[in-house]
Amino acid sequence: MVRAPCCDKIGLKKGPWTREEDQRLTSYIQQNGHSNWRALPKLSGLLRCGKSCRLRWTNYLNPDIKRGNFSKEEEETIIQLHESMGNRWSAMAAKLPGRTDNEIKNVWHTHIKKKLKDYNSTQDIKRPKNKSEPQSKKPDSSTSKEIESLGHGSISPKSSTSELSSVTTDPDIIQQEVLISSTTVLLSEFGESICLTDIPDDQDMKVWLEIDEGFKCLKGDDDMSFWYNLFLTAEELPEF
DNA sequence: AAATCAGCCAACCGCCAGACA
DNA sequence: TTGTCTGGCGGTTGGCTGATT
Repeated sequence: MVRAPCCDKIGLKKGPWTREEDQRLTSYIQQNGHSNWRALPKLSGLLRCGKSCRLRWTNYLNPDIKRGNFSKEEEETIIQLHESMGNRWSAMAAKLPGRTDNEIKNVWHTHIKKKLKDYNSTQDIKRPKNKSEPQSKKPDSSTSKEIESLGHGSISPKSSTSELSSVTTDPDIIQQEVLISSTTVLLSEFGESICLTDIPDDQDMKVWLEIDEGFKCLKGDDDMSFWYNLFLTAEELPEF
Protein backbone atom coordinates (compact mmCIF):
# COMPACT_ATOMS: atom_id res chain seq x y z
CA MET A 1 0.00 0.00 0.00
CA VAL A 2 1.28 3.39 -0.90
CA ARG A 3 0.83 5.75 1.93
CA ALA A 4 -0.62 9.10 1.11
CA PRO A 5 1.48 12.04 2.22
CA CYS A 6 0.38 13.53 5.49
CA CYS A 7 -0.52 16.69 3.68
CA ASP A 8 -0.42 18.38 0.36
CA LYS A 9 3.16 19.56 0.39
CA ILE A 10 2.76 22.02 -2.42
CA GLY A 11 2.60 25.53 -1.10
CA LEU A 12 3.12 24.53 2.48
CA LYS A 13 5.69 26.38 4.47
CA LYS A 14 8.60 24.65 6.16
CA GLY A 15 11.35 25.69 8.48
CA PRO A 16 11.34 27.91 11.54
CA TRP A 17 8.05 29.29 12.76
CA THR A 18 7.43 33.01 12.81
CA ARG A 19 5.97 34.88 15.75
CA GLU A 20 2.81 35.45 13.79
CA GLU A 21 2.39 31.78 13.02
CA ASP A 22 2.93 30.95 16.66
CA GLN A 23 0.29 33.43 17.72
CA ARG A 24 -2.15 32.14 15.16
CA LEU A 25 -1.66 28.54 16.19
CA THR A 26 -1.82 29.31 19.88
CA SER A 27 -4.96 31.36 19.71
CA TYR A 28 -6.66 28.81 17.48
CA ILE A 29 -5.89 25.93 19.84
CA GLN A 30 -6.90 27.94 22.88
CA GLN A 31 -10.25 28.67 21.28
CA ASN A 32 -10.95 25.42 19.48
CA GLY A 33 -8.62 22.80 20.85
CA HIS A 34 -6.77 20.40 18.60
CA SER A 35 -9.12 17.55 17.89
CA ASN A 36 -7.97 17.25 14.31
CA TRP A 37 -4.42 18.20 13.50
CA ARG A 38 -4.84 17.53 9.82
CA ALA A 39 -7.65 19.99 9.49
CA LEU A 40 -6.15 22.51 11.87
CA PRO A 41 -3.86 24.37 9.46
CA LYS A 42 -6.70 25.05 7.05
CA LEU A 43 -9.08 26.09 9.78
CA SER A 44 -6.54 28.34 11.44
CA GLY A 45 -5.26 29.78 8.19
CA LEU A 46 -1.75 28.42 8.55
CA LEU A 47 0.27 27.31 5.57
CA ARG A 48 1.71 24.41 7.48
CA CYS A 49 1.20 20.69 7.55
CA GLY A 50 -0.82 19.38 10.48
CA LYS A 51 2.10 17.41 11.70
CA SER A 52 4.22 20.50 11.82
CA CYS A 53 1.52 22.29 13.81
CA ARG A 54 1.25 19.46 16.28
CA LEU A 55 5.01 19.38 16.77
CA ARG A 56 5.22 23.11 17.22
CA TRP A 57 2.48 23.02 19.82
CA THR A 58 3.68 19.99 21.76
CA ASN A 59 7.34 20.94 21.71
CA TYR A 60 7.20 24.67 22.10
CA LEU A 61 3.93 26.52 22.36
CA ASN A 62 2.13 24.39 24.90
CA PRO A 63 1.99 26.48 28.10
CA ASP A 64 2.57 23.37 30.19
CA ILE A 65 6.11 23.11 28.90
CA LYS A 66 8.79 23.99 31.37
CA ARG A 67 11.48 26.08 29.72
CA GLY A 68 15.09 26.33 30.76
CA ASN A 69 17.91 23.99 31.60
CA PHE A 70 17.42 20.58 33.04
CA SER A 71 18.17 20.26 36.73
CA LYS A 72 20.53 17.61 38.01
CA GLU A 73 17.56 15.78 39.43
CA GLU A 74 15.91 15.75 36.03
CA GLU A 75 19.10 14.51 34.38
CA GLU A 76 19.39 11.76 36.94
CA THR A 77 15.80 10.79 36.30
CA ILE A 78 16.48 10.63 32.58
CA ILE A 79 19.48 8.42 33.16
CA GLN A 80 17.49 6.05 35.32
CA LEU A 81 14.58 5.99 32.93
CA HIS A 82 16.84 5.42 29.97
CA GLU A 83 18.43 2.55 31.79
CA SER A 84 15.08 0.91 32.33
CA MET A 85 13.23 1.77 29.13
CA GLY A 86 15.83 2.63 26.51
CA ASN A 87 15.11 5.24 23.86
CA ARG A 88 11.44 5.60 24.70
CA TRP A 89 11.55 9.35 24.87
CA SER A 90 7.83 9.93 25.04
CA ALA A 91 7.49 7.51 27.92
CA MET A 92 10.26 9.36 29.71
CA ALA A 93 8.56 12.67 28.99
CA ALA A 94 5.43 11.35 30.65
CA LYS A 95 7.43 10.93 33.83
CA LEU A 96 9.00 14.36 33.61
CA PRO A 97 6.23 16.94 33.85
CA GLY A 98 6.79 19.94 31.64
CA ARG A 99 9.43 18.26 29.50
CA THR A 100 8.91 17.04 25.96
CA ASP A 101 10.21 13.92 24.34
CA ASN A 102 12.16 16.04 21.88
CA GLU A 103 13.80 17.97 24.68
CA ILE A 104 14.74 14.83 26.55
CA LYS A 105 16.10 13.29 23.39
CA ASN A 106 18.19 16.37 22.71
CA VAL A 107 19.51 16.52 26.25
CA TRP A 108 20.41 12.88 26.10
CA HIS A 109 22.30 13.20 22.84
CA THR A 110 24.01 16.48 23.61
CA HIS A 111 24.69 16.62 27.33
CA ILE A 112 24.37 13.25 28.96
CA LYS A 113 26.00 11.16 26.27
CA LYS A 114 28.89 13.57 26.16
CA LYS A 115 29.40 13.39 29.88
CA LEU A 116 29.20 9.66 29.57
CA LYS A 117 31.90 9.65 26.93
CA ASP A 118 34.15 11.88 28.97
CA TYR A 119 33.78 9.58 31.90
CA ASN A 120 34.57 6.54 29.79
CA SER A 121 37.79 8.01 28.50
CA THR A 122 38.78 8.83 32.07
CA GLN A 123 38.09 5.28 33.11
CA ASP A 124 40.06 3.89 30.18
CA ILE A 125 43.11 5.69 31.47
CA LYS A 126 42.57 4.48 35.00
CA ARG A 127 41.85 0.91 34.16
CA PRO A 128 43.47 -1.42 31.61
CA LYS A 129 41.06 -3.22 29.32
CA ASN A 130 40.09 -6.78 30.08
CA LYS A 131 41.65 -8.51 27.14
CA SER A 132 39.76 -11.77 27.56
CA GLU A 133 36.36 -10.19 27.16
CA PRO A 134 35.05 -7.74 24.60
CA GLN A 135 32.91 -4.82 25.74
CA SER A 136 29.38 -5.79 26.48
CA LYS A 137 26.82 -4.66 23.98
CA LYS A 138 24.31 -3.74 26.60
CA PRO A 139 22.61 -0.60 25.33
CA ASP A 140 24.02 2.57 26.78
CA SER A 141 24.70 1.18 30.16
CA SER A 142 27.05 3.95 31.07
CA THR A 143 25.14 5.07 34.05
CA SER A 144 28.03 5.06 36.43
CA LYS A 145 29.90 7.61 34.43
CA GLU A 146 26.82 9.67 33.89
CA ILE A 147 26.09 9.93 37.53
CA GLU A 148 29.66 10.65 38.36
CA SER A 149 29.89 13.31 35.72
CA LEU A 150 26.77 14.93 37.01
CA GLY A 151 28.58 15.70 40.17
CA HIS A 152 26.88 13.09 42.28
CA GLY A 153 29.52 10.48 42.01
CA SER A 154 31.96 11.85 44.47
CA ILE A 155 32.76 9.40 47.18
CA SER A 156 30.66 10.07 50.18
CA PRO A 157 32.54 10.45 53.44
CA LYS A 158 29.87 8.31 55.05
CA SER A 159 30.19 5.40 52.69
CA SER A 160 32.17 2.35 53.57
CA THR A 161 33.93 2.58 50.24
CA SER A 162 35.39 5.92 51.01
CA GLU A 163 37.19 4.38 53.92
CA LEU A 164 38.55 1.77 51.62
CA SER A 165 39.74 4.32 49.15
CA SER A 166 41.92 5.90 51.76
CA VAL A 167 44.02 2.81 52.03
CA THR A 168 44.21 1.51 48.50
CA THR A 169 46.08 2.53 45.44
CA ASP A 170 45.22 -0.39 43.23
CA PRO A 171 43.73 1.02 40.01
CA ASP A 172 41.24 -1.79 39.72
CA ILE A 173 40.02 -1.29 43.22
CA ILE A 174 39.81 2.42 42.72
CA GLN A 175 37.66 1.79 39.68
CA GLN A 176 35.37 -0.43 41.67
CA GLU A 177 35.05 2.14 44.38
CA VAL A 178 34.02 4.80 41.93
CA LEU A 179 31.33 2.60 40.53
CA ILE A 180 30.07 1.60 43.91
CA SER A 181 29.95 5.08 45.28
CA SER A 182 27.98 6.14 42.26
CA THR A 183 25.64 3.30 42.93
CA THR A 184 25.22 4.46 46.48
CA VAL A 185 24.08 7.82 45.26
CA LEU A 186 21.75 6.27 42.76
CA LEU A 187 20.21 3.85 45.17
CA SER A 188 19.76 6.47 47.83
CA GLU A 189 16.72 7.42 45.81
CA PHE A 190 15.29 4.04 46.65
CA GLY A 191 16.13 4.39 50.28
CA GLU A 192 18.56 1.54 50.11
CA SER A 193 21.90 1.15 51.66
CA ILE A 194 24.65 -0.55 49.80
CA CYS A 195 27.90 -2.00 50.92
CA LEU A 196 30.93 -3.52 49.38
CA THR A 197 31.51 -6.92 50.85
CA ASP A 198 34.66 -8.10 49.23
CA ILE A 199 36.83 -7.80 46.23
CA PRO A 200 38.19 -11.24 45.57
CA ASP A 201 41.44 -12.10 43.90
CA ASP A 202 39.84 -12.53 40.51
CA GLN A 203 38.87 -8.86 40.66
CA ASP A 204 35.19 -9.59 40.32
CA MET A 205 33.07 -7.03 42.06
CA LYS A 206 30.26 -7.97 44.38
CA VAL A 207 27.79 -5.55 45.73
CA TRP A 208 25.21 -6.38 48.35
CA LEU A 209 22.01 -4.45 48.20
CA GLU A 210 20.38 -4.22 51.56
CA ILE A 211 16.66 -4.44 51.02
CA ASP A 212 13.66 -4.92 53.21
CA GLU A 213 13.78 -8.66 53.64
CA GLY A 214 17.45 -9.26 53.34
CA PHE A 215 20.22 -8.78 50.84
CA LYS A 216 20.73 -9.11 47.15
CA CYS A 217 24.13 -9.79 45.72
CA LEU A 218 25.25 -8.34 42.44
CA LYS A 219 28.39 -9.63 40.92
CA GLY A 220 30.23 -7.60 38.32
CA ASP A 221 31.81 -9.75 35.65
CA ASP A 222 32.28 -6.65 33.62
CA ASP A 223 31.12 -3.07 33.90
CA MET A 224 28.24 -3.32 31.52
CA SER A 225 26.64 -6.46 32.79
CA PHE A 226 27.19 -5.29 36.32
CA TRP A 227 25.29 -2.07 35.74
CA TYR A 228 22.65 -3.82 33.76
CA ASN A 229 22.02 -6.24 36.58
CA LEU A 230 22.18 -3.47 39.11
CA PHE A 231 19.50 -1.49 37.40
CA LEU A 232 17.35 -4.50 36.83
CA THR A 233 17.58 -5.19 40.51
CA ALA A 234 16.90 -1.59 41.38
CA GLU A 235 13.79 -1.84 39.24
CA GLU A 236 12.52 -4.59 41.47
CA LEU A 237 13.02 -2.60 44.60
CA PRO A 238 10.00 -1.07 46.27
CA GLU A 239 9.28 2.53 45.55
CA PHE A 240 9.30 5.05 48.33
C1' DA B 1 38.04 41.29 12.09
C1' DA B 2 37.17 37.37 9.44
C1' DA B 3 37.00 32.49 8.84
C1' DT B 4 36.31 28.10 10.66
C1' DC B 5 34.64 24.81 13.90
C1' DA B 6 31.66 22.61 17.20
C1' DG B 7 27.61 22.27 19.92
C1' DC B 8 22.87 22.84 20.48
C1' DC B 9 18.17 22.52 19.39
C1' DA B 10 14.03 23.16 16.54
C1' DA B 11 12.00 20.96 12.96
C1' DC B 12 11.46 17.39 9.46
C1' DC B 13 10.97 12.63 7.83
C1' DG B 14 9.54 7.97 7.68
C1' DC B 15 7.48 4.37 10.04
C1' DC B 16 4.11 2.28 13.03
C1' DA B 17 -0.14 1.34 15.50
C1' DG B 18 -4.81 2.25 16.57
C1' DA B 19 -9.29 3.89 15.08
C1' DC B 20 -12.73 3.75 11.94
C1' DA B 21 -15.57 3.03 7.79
C1' DT C 1 -11.64 -8.47 7.20
C1' DT C 2 -9.47 -5.00 4.73
C1' DG C 3 -8.04 -0.49 3.45
C1' DT C 4 -7.45 4.23 4.78
C1' DC C 5 -6.70 7.95 7.86
C1' DT C 6 -4.61 10.08 11.67
C1' DG C 7 -1.75 10.82 15.57
C1' DG C 8 2.35 9.65 17.72
C1' DC C 9 7.10 8.17 18.04
C1' DG C 10 12.09 7.98 17.31
C1' DG C 11 15.92 9.06 14.25
C1' DT C 12 18.05 12.49 11.73
C1' DT C 13 19.10 16.90 9.74
C1' DG C 14 20.07 21.69 9.08
C1' DG C 15 20.58 26.21 10.67
C1' DC C 16 21.85 29.25 14.28
C1' DT C 17 25.14 30.77 17.70
C1' DG C 18 29.11 31.08 20.40
C1' DA C 19 33.98 29.71 20.74
C1' DT C 20 38.32 29.30 18.74
C1' DT C 21 42.00 30.15 15.47
